[in-house]
Amino acid sequence: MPSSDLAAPARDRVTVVTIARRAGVASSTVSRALNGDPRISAATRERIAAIAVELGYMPDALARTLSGGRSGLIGLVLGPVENPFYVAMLEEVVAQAAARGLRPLILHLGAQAIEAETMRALQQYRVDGCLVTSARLSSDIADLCGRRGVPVVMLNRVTRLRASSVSCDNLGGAAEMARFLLGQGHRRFALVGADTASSTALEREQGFSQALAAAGLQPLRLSGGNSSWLGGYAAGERMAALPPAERPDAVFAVSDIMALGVMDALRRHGLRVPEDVSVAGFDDIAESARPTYALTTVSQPLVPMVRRGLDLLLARIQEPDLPDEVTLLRGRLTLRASTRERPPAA
Amino acid sequence: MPSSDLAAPARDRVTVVTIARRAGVASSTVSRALNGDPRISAATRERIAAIAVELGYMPDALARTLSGGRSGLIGLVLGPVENPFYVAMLEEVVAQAAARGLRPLILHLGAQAIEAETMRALQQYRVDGCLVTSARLSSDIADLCGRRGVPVVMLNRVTRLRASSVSCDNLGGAAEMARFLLGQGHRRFALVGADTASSTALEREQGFSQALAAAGLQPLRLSGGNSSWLGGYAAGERMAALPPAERPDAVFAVSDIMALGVMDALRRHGLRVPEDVSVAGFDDIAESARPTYALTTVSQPLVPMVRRGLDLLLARIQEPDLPDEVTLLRGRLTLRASTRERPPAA
DNA sequence: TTGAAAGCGTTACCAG
DNA sequence: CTGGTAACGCTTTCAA
Repeated sequence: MPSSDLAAPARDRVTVVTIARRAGVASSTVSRALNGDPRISAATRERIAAIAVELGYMPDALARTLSGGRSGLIGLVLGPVENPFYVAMLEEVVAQAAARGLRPLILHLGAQAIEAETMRALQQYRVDGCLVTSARLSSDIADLCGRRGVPVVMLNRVTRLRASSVSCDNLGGAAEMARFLLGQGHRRFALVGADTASSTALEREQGFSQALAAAGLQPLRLSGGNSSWLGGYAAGERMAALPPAERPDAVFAVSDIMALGVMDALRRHGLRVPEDVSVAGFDDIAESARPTYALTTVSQPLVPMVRRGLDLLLARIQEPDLPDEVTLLRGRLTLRASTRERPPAA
Repeated sequence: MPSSDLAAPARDRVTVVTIARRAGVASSTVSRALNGDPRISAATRERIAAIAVELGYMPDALARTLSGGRSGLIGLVLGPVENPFYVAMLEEVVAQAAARGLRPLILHLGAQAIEAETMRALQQYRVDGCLVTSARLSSDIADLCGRRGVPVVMLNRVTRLRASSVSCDNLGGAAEMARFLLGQGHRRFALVGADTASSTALEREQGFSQALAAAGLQPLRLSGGNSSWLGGYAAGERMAALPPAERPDAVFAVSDIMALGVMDALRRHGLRVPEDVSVAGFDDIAESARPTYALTTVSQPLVPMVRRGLDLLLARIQEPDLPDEVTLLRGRLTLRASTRERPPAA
């Protein structure tokens, strides 16, 4: 027989019923066998499993969900991805979620406001839980999820909202950076912040300036607009324009992406890093490790952060009444060539 | 009873049946009314609509799918996101998909191989279609989708696989860049390629060298490893190490991210861009527009590409028998400061 | 150890 | 115009 059915007739879906008929058992038996119900005899289990494989059976996640189970879908609400840190986070989330059998459904991505349509999707698809990385968008989502009993975990954000959160110890990390720079002999500091309402940026600013205050110092504050390379670049230009006597000998930007902008601006205006100015950041994005930047920074423990975030989320999916929980993970100082020791002032 | 049920008892789901009972009609009527079936009287339609709003009804996408409809889910298969171009593409896809009522389900993201688990998800969640941006991963997916009758569209890839595709006219764009550089008076060229099996890189290499060949010239070929900043940087270093007499006066890298690496390496080794060497790329990622790079490049028409991709996908979701289609969109030369005219050799 | 049947929330078909 | 009912594919009682 030719059997050249290349244009395969979209063969009908293989379901538990198909298998049940083939095996001469009830569909419920098939379901149980395939799900490892201990009550099914080893013999039937194996027979059914064999048929399932032979027929290329794939359980239907939707039907399974409808019948009372979990969807296996987690909603992702992501802020702007201009900052590579969030891209790295997304990558890590996708990898770890897959390893746990969860599928990430992108509900939102970008700086703009959340649309009503998005909020709808959250409910219509029965996401088991939500992972949120955006500060600005968090309240709407957290609100809705709270009402619908969908657990929410915020990554890289602390919040007073009804949600759990995992983030770096921003205060402590920034303070450690300040102390490190002080120890290197720097005395004139600039602090490049971001105007966003993000807890992250705020805490880092605080941590840094508090640690300086403890040494009786106060940084020159440069606002960098939103947390972006361009924001950092603008701040760097303003810094380069200062009269040499007023120029800081160390800058700390609240995010790496801004620190890179600062560095580029300084160099472009003839200042050397680190010879003339030390530059430091926070996050440890991949770009910071490039030889051309070699940025000293506070490394965020990305992998553990995501792991913890998923732990929290899964725990609340299984046990919806668990109280919200806030996790802080300590960052690690990563020293590179963008900072250098300053000899005591002549 | 105090009725202080702050811990709201996860109020039961509002379904068509809830509404039907409340309105004293059949659930099928509710369904029809809510879906704008013209047979329902305006009166009942409004009454039902009002109740739906009042109760905060949300249709269940899963049940709807199970009952024969589309899931509204499109599977995303993404390659490595180290290259910002793909991040921008993701952002655009998410935005445009949402505008069309589609939800992106991330099936895969990253350089590593596709896991069996991923292939399963594709089937289990009944994705209506798939968008693929990764060269290496495409064949498995396209294969499976083909068998399951799920339409696939490749973005930024051409392929002989069973799928439609949308990409930039890589050959033409690269050739145009070559002619532009020739017109500027460059005569000694370097071509930084990538070893990946990606059609994109290959076509750009071909387009560039063919156009040079037409002028009787041949570029110095520098392999840049995988298409990454580091790959470009390595190529740039090798180039900087050449004796001045052999040094090219123009470099074309097959992707912006590599071109930036090349530029950084050249500068780090004391060569000026564009004074000593012109550098050009392909893609026009956001970084290329930074004043520190100001890279001359071929801009990919990202927005139209994604629009076309979704058009193709939707068309095939509604009409599965449409033949595969390949779309090529022309890129546009974007001139910036990384290239400059060379006076005729003294 | 297994079968039968109900139910999840929608839509679609067939009557009326 | 509207109601009843089956069907989508699965899990889960309840019986046997």
